[in-house]
Amino acid sequence: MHKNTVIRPFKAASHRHQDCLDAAIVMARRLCDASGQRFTRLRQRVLELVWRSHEPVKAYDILDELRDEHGAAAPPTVYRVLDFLREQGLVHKIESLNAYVGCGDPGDAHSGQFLICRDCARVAEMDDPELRTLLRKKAARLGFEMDGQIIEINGYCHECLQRKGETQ
Amino acid sequence: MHKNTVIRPFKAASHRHQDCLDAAIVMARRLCDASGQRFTRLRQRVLELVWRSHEPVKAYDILDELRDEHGAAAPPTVYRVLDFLREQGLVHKIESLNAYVGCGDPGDAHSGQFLICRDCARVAEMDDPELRTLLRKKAARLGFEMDGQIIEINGYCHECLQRKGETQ
DNA sequence: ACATGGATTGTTATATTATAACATTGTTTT
DNA sequence: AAAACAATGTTATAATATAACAATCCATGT
Repeated sequence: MHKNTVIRPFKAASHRHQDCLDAAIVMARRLCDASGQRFTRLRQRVLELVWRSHEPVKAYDILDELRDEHGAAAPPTVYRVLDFLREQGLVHKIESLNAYVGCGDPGDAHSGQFLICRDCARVAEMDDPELRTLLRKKAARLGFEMDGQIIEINGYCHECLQRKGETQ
Repeated sequence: MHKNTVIRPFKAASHRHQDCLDAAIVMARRLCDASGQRFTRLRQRVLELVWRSHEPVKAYDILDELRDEHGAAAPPTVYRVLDFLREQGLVHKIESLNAYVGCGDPGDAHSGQFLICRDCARVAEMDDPELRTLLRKKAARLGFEMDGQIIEINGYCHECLQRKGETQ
C-alpha cells in the first residue's frame, strides 16, 4: 500500500493535542537515534514549542519562551535548532508567514504542501504524490528539472466554514 | 481558445530584454489607465527596476537605485510602490526569496506558479489552470476551500542544464 | 580516569526585510 | 481657490535572520 496522501489534516478542535505533541517527540527521538543525531534537551524543547498547537510558530516567539524558562537564549540559538529540525524533516517553514510548523510524518524528507486557514490560522500538511508529479511534468515541459517545491494554499478550513455557516 | 499555460517561460540568454521591459511598461500604463489608477513616475521607475532582468529583485536593491538617482527615498517609498504594483497584478513576490519579479501577463489577477533556477537565479512564471484545479480539488477533499496559492518550484532551467552537460 | 576532537550552545554584534505614524506635496473636484 | 483625496517624504522602529568567535559538552580511544 502506498503512502497516504494526507499527512496531517485539520484536527477537530476537541482533539487531545497532547497526543500530537507526545507522538512528535517520540518520533523525533527515534529518528535522531536512527540517524546518529543528538536529540538534545534544547532541541526537544524547541520542537515542543513548535508543536504547541497546529498554528505556525514564529522564531521570536520560541525565543521569548526559551528566555522565560532558560535564562540565556539569543536568536542564533533558536535559528540553529530550527535549522537542525528542518534538516531532519521534523519541522517545516511556512515561507509566506515566516513561521514554523511541526511535521506530522517526518519519516522521509519532503517539502510538503500546506493548507493555511485564513480564519483560525492553523495549517494542515499534505504530501500528495500526484500533485508533485503533475508539477514536475509541467515544469519539464518548459525544460525545467524540478528538485523541490513550495506549495502554500490559502483559504478556509472545514471547521471555520461550518462556524461561519452557523452564525450567518 | 483558452489562455495559454505558460505566461513567461525562460528566455534565451540572447533575447532582447529591452523589449520585455518596454512591453511591461506599456501594459502597465494601459492597465492603470483602464482602472483609474495613477501610473506615476515613481511607480514606473520601480517597475522598470523590477524588470531590469528576469531575476527577482530585492526591495533594498530597488531602494539603493532610487537613492542614487533620486536623492530621497526610504524603505516605505519602495514598499508602498511594490504593494501598489502587486495589487495591480504587475509584480509578484517570490516568498521563498523575499524578492520581486515583474508579471508577464498582468491582465487578470492571479497568484502565479514560479520556476526558480538554482543556477542562474532566473524565474519563469506559469499560470496553469490544470494545476490550480487539481490543487483546489485536493484541498476540497480535506474540506478546505482554497482561495489562493503560492507555488514556487526550485530546480534547473533548460539553459543551465545544457551548459552543465557541455562542460562536463 | 583522562585527554582530545568534534558537536553543540552561548554571546555579541550586525545584516536584512518590513511597517507605523505623521508631515508634506501633488492632483482632482467642486 | 478651497476642499478632499491620493501620493510621497520623513523619522523611527519592528520583525526576521546571520556572522563570527568563545565556551561548553560529550563520545571515544587510550
